[in-house]
Amino acid sequence: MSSASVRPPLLGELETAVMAHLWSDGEGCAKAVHVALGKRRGITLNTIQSTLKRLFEKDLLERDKVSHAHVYRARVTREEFHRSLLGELVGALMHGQAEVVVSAFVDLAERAGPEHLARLESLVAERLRENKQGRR
Amino acid sequence: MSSASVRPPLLGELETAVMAHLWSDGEGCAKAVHVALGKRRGITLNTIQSTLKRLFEKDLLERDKVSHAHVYRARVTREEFHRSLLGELVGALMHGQAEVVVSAFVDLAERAGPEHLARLESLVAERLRENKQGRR
DNA sequence: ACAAACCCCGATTGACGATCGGTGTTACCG
DNA sequence: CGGTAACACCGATCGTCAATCGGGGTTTGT
Repeated sequence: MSSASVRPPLLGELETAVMAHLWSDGEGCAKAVHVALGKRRGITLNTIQSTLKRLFEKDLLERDKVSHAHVYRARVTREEFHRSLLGELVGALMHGQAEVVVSAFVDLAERAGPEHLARLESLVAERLRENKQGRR
Repeated sequence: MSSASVRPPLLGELETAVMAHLWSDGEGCAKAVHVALGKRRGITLNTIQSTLKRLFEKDLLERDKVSHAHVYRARVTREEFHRSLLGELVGALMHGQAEVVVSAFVDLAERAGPEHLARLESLVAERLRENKQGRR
């Protein structure tokens, strides 16, 4: 039956930019982030602050109070985040026909470049090998 | 740098249910869909109509005017839709580190069941073989 | 021509993200 | 020790989008 609504915790445009910045620079306070990407966008420091706070409330960022300012830093790595996004979507899709999802992914990998297909193969081979060993 | 905001065209709860129903039953008018899942939810025929229309405007459904009613049917298969959702997300993620995405997927496949891992292997092998042939 | 069966438009409500303004707080400087 | 700059937080607005209806207009069939 069914197939629940697919709604991974996607981020908005600014939120995504902020995360990208923190993943690159490691950490920063509202002002630093604002200088880095708020200026160019012509948005207020306040906007950046709100965004940082929302991200913090979503547990994507953590922060320390240094003096009277908050210094934010990603709580999960970009890899982990991507992994969970993918996991969420794939999980929802798998409820239906896993086959399709798998083959679709192979398609994507190939289209993204043959090197990814090769990489995919070696990773799979590795897993299969590990499985065989683990089972004995 | 960057990585645009990830915003695949996800569907709402009711929209998802309607698509699921049409993918199963093939086609149906507003009333039919309403009987099938509007009743249980205690929502009006109108709500179903609006949803069908929105889905139609998103090009997920097509329709024919039969007598004075519209008969809707999916324009893309469930597989194609899932494929595009996955493609959208993976595409956005790949801009960063494709490696991570690939390995994350292998993880997911494995966790979803060893048969999927095996299936993945055979699909990849097939692609690689075709590539080799196509290149000569 | 009439009534039932439909459709479309417009309005509302409830998330959310983006953006600010205004108002508290806190840290320092002189 | 009082004042100011630098921040943080709260609340409000705006735009988008899904979900829901009500009401008015149109087509069909008898």
